[in-house]
Formats: sequence, structure tokens, C-alpha cells
Amino acid sequence: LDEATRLFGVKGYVGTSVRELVEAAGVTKPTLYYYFGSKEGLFLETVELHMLQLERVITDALDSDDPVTTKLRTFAHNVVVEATANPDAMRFLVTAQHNPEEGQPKVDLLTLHRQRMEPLGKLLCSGVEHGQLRADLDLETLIYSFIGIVNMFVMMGFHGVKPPDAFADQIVDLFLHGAAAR
Amino acid sequence: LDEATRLFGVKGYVGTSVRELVEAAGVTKPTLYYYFGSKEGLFLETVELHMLQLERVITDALDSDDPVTTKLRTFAHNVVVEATANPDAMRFLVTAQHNPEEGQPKVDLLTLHRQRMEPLGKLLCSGVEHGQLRADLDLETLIYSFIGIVNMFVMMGFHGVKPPDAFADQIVDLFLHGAAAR
Amino acid sequence: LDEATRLFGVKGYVGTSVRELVEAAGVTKPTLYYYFGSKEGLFLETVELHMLQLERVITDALDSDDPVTTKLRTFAHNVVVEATANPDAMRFLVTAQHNPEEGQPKVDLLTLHRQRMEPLGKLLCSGVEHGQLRADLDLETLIYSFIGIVNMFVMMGFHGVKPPDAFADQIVDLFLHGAAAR
Amino acid sequence: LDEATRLFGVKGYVGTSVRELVEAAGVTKPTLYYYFGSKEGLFLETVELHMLQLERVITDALDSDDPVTTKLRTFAHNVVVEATANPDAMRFLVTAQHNPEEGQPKVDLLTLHRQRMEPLGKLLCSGVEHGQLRADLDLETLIYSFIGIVNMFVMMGFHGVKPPDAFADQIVDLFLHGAAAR
DNA sequence: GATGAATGAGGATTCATTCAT
DNA sequence: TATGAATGAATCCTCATTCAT
Repeated sequence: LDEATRLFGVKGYVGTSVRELVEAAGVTKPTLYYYFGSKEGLFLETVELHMLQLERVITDALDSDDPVTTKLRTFAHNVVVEATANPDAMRFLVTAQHNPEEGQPKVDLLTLHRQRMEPLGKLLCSGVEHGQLRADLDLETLIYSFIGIVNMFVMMGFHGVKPPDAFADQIVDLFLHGAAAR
Repeated sequence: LDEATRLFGVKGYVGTSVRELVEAAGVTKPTLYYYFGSKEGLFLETVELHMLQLERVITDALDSDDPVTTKLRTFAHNVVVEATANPDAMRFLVTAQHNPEEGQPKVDLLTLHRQRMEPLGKLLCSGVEHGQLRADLDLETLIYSFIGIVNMFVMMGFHGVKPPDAFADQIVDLFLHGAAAR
Repeated sequence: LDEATRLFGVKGYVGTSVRELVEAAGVTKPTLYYYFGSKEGLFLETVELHMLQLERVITDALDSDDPVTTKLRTFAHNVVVEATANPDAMRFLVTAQHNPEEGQPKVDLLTLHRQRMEPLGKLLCSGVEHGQLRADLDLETLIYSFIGIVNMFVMMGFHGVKPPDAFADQIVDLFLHGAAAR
Repeated sequence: LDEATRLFGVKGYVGTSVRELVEAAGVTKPTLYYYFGSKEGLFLETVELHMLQLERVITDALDSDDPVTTKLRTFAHNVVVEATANPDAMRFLVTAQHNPEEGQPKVDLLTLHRQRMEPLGKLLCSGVEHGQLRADLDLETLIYSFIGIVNMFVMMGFHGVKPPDAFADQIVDLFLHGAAAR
């Protein structure tokens, strides 16, 4: 699973051959088929593994009695910490999510992703209801904008761009108070 | 080139076979090799085509005497219009940019992307210098956050999620004034 | 290896396709690649096989306490017997040695050949030193002339020309005492 | 024809592609087909060209009133001079003659070669009849031995081995008087 | 639980050749 | 006399998978 994470993440599902996988893992092909059934089975198990892990990271950030702003900050921080600690896992998820049309097995990654994101949606929703966040913007705009910002920094990380210091503080500050000077 | 755009965009570089390409285009394999030299040559030419097109869209949005906020709104609007008008082209670029590690020919897509994004960086920079944008945030934070938001909506579009009405207004509003209630 | 010997010998390296090889051998293509890695690998293994065999034939002829003339006779005889017994192997070696410029994998066939011929060179050299062979001719002239004669008859054999009876006796007689009448 | 000589000689008939030929010659493919009809046609014309040239060289050496030994010396000398002056042509002939089994068009190169060699055979035959050459050896042995020696030195030349000085004198001396010390 | 050996189908690319102009 | 453009068939090689042991 480790090597699958790394190889699928770097070369994609179709770009990774079973030979590469078994050589990297130091096993033989029938062994792979014995445990995972197929290349697709290995992929799906890898997906599940890292989705659960990411869900845990997100849930941890949002399950607390902190105020909304603190939760957002923790969320951004935890995601970036996770991406730094397990870059292969994060790259795998990003790659898997961006190749979904054909060739790669149909995991409904988008639905899965939405499920994972639901807690964040609820958080923002409650923020709106409690008057802490603006109600004149669509909730979707809020959610996707926040995720878009975090995502972008995660992806920049893959390309060698280090996030600035106090990254989490900065983007949550920007998200809450905007970029316009006052 | 049209079919290459579509197929590479949907299935990725490695996931698209030369056979598929030529069948979709209604030509024979040697014809493809006559004009593009190789699968890689076809890919690179496709990249260049759409990069130039996207550059044009971006430049158009930023080359005016409008104030910063208007330019940002035009930028977001134009990008989303382009993505709607030419979804294949946009999907091709996004797919190409997200698969660059191995298997796919090395276009320095990140550098290319940065080049294209430079005008936007300059715009935000001048906004900071003229006191319209906050100086207490890193310029990188501003740039990547804005791009991250726009990107996310472009990508949602590929998965069938329609952007809300007045999308451009909303995200620029959010980017400038933040999500926090006042 | 048998079929490779035959086909490479008759049609050359470039002129022999992998399809022909596997069909002749009654196996499938992946099986060939499983055992030999590539067409080149199969070729090199075939070269090695027959080079070793030829080396054995030559060594057998020269490793004895017979006088020089007897050894030469044995050498010529053994080579022609080998060529008659294993015509495919001999033809393979001759073909491989005559096609080395491009296309065919670079085995340093000449060097290999020289190595094999070294024993013969030593034999002739000692013949000179012991006063049995003329010292007024270059050693190279002696070596290549003798090999040239033997080679020519081997090659004629491939084209259906039978060597005359007592072939070995005749050519060694000619080599030692010349064609001029006395 | 020049480039065909060079390429066919270095890479063989099957190893040389029409593309290579026309690129080397600086013409287009249809031009080649206009003048030579096919790859095979070009090959055959190249064969004929150099066979005629070689025939001329051989005939020149043997058409004189010199004694047999002088003619043999002139023959060996002329062949080696020709091989040095036109190495491409000589290599072409040698390569063509050694690849004949399949793939390459059936020129009866052996028959052609024999025709060319006939004058040499007649010379040696008359040498026997006039009592200058031994009658106790088969005529074939005489012919092929002499040709074998000359051939071997021509071929060594292709592999970078320079023939010794006074090469022609040495091999004719060896051929006539043998290698044994007196 | 593990593997050496085998395979049909398909991969990208190049072949010699020919057409219409 | 010359060529840009096109092609069916073949090239070497690798794919994901499975069988018998």
C-alpha cells in the first residue's frame, strides 16, 4: 500500500504498471493478486485508506467547542501539517481526484470528497446562522472558496513552493476579512 | 488537435492511446506521425495551443485602465466564460497541469503557468502599492488564494457543478471584503 | 536458441523478426521476453553459446603434443567437421561476424574472434621460433592467410560447394609447401 | 547510388530504410521510386555498378603477357588498392555477398562472383598445365585458397587492421612457396 | 501463502510504397 | 520530373492477468 500510494500518486493509475508496483514492494505479481484481487482492487484499497485518514484529520479539526474562526484556522493548519507529514498520501489523493474521467476505476471521489467536506459545510453554515459569517453570499461560494484556497497551497507544496510562515493564520485572516485595505 | 484536446483532457496523456487519437480524428497512424512526429509532439503542440489561448484571455482581462477591483472581476469572469465556452480546452490544461510527475512529457507547466500568472501578480502588487490591498499579507498569499478560488470553481464545473449566478461578483466580493459578517 | 541460431544465421539480426522467432520456436512473444529480455538479449545469448562451442573445438585441436603440422591439420579438420555437423551454428557465427557495422547489437565479435584465434597465433609463433615456419614473413600474414583459407572453405560449404576429399590435408599441404611446382 | 552503396554496405539491405536512403541522398521518396522503381531496384542497380567495376579491376590484372606469378601479385595488389580507394564499394559487395539467404533480393551473387573469378581460375589452370603450379592439388583448392587469403585481408581492412607492407608480395610468396621453413 | 512461467491483447512507432497534383 | 501527404502492415515490446505447482 505504501508503494501503491507513492507510485499511483506520482504516475497516476494508468501510468503505473503492476510490474512497477510489485518490484517497488519487493513481492511477486501473484502475491499482489492474492491480496488485492486486481490492480483496481489495490487502487481502491489505497483510496479508502487515505480517505479515512484525511477524514480523521478533518474531523479532529472541527470537533471542538472552539469558535468558528479558530476551527477554520485549525482546519487549514491540520491539512497542511498532514500534507507535509504524508506528502505521498496527499499527492495520491490529489492525483486520484484529478484523473477521474476514464481509465482510472470509478470511485465516486467527488461524492466521497463532498462527504468529507460536509462537516466543513456545516461549520460554515452554522457560522452564517449565528451571524458570524455573511449571509449575502451563497453557502457554496463560501465552502468552495475556502477549500480552493487551502487546496491551492497544498498543491503548490507538491511543486516545491513552501507555504509562507503562519500560513494558516494568513489564509483564514484573508478568508474572513478580505484582501482590501481598510 | 481538437480530439487530442478532448482525449488527453478526459483520459490523461498515458491513458490515451495513439489508436484512440487517430480513430477519433478519422485519420491513420502514419498521418499523425507525419504531422506531429510522435504522441509527445502532439501533446506538446496541444499544450502550446491552449496555453496561448489562455494567455490571451488573461491578458485581455488585465490590459485596461479599470480599477483593480474591476480587473479582478473581469479576470474571474473571463476565465469562467472561457471554461464554459471551451470546456475541453480548459479540462485539458487542468489535467495536464495535475499529472506532471512522470509518464507525461515534461512541459514545465508550472513555470508556464507562473508566466501566465505574472500579470495577475503584478496587478495585485500594484494594488498593494496604491493602498487598495492589504500590505500585511504576503503577496504570495494574495495571488495563490485568488487563483485557488477561481481554479476551484473551474474544476467544480468539470464535475457538473454549475457556478452560482453572479459568480464573479461573489468571489471578488469575498476575496476583497472577506466572509466575516460586519 | 536453436531457432534463433537458424533464423539469425539465415536472415541476419535485423532481417529476423521477433514474430518469426517465436513462431518458429512454438512459444509466445512474452515468453521470449521473459527468458531473454529482448531480441538483443536473445541474440547475445546465442552468440555466446556458439562462441563457447567454437572455442572448445579450436582448443581441442591445439591442446596436444602433436607437431605443428599435425595440429594445423587437426584444426582445419575439426573446424570443417564442426561446420558440417552444426551448419546452422557456423552460419550464425559467420553471418553475425559479417554484419557488425550497424543494426545488429555491438558484440565485439572481432575481439572475441581474435581471442579465439590467439591459440592459433601462438601455435604459428612457436612454429616460427622452432624453425619449422618461415621467419621472413610477418606473423600476421601467416595467421590471417591460414584462417582465410579455412574460412573460405567453410563459407563455400554454406553455398552448397562440398569441400574436396582430404580437404584438411590439401590445404595444410598448400599452406606449408605452397602451390608452386617443384 | 553513392549513398546506397555506403548505407547498404554498412547496415545491410534490410537494415537500411528508404527514409535513410533518401535523406542521405537529399531527395524525396517519390524521386527514388521514379528512378529506381523500388528499394530492390536501387539495390540491384548498386550491385551491378560495383560488380562491373570489380570485374574491370580483375580483368585489368589478368589481361597481360606477364608470367603467372606476376599476374597473381598484380591481382592481389589491385584488389587491395581498389578496396583502399573505394572502401564503401568493397564493403557493399562483401556485405551483399554475405547476406544472401533471405530478406535481401536474390541476385545470384555467388554465380556472379564465380563468373568474375573465372579468369582467375583459368589463370591458375594454365599455371598447372604449364607446370608452374602443382598438379597434385585440386584446382578448387588452389582457387579458393588464394581467394580466401585475399578476401581475409580485405575484410580485416574493414575492421581497421592495416595490411602489412608489401602485402601483395608476401601473400603471393606464401601462396607459391608455403609457410614451411626450408 | 507464494511463485515461476505463460499469455492474448494492446502499446508506440516505422516500414516500403503510392496517390493526386 | 518532382513532391507533400497518405496508408496497411509490420516492427519491438509491455500490459494486466492467470495457471499449475
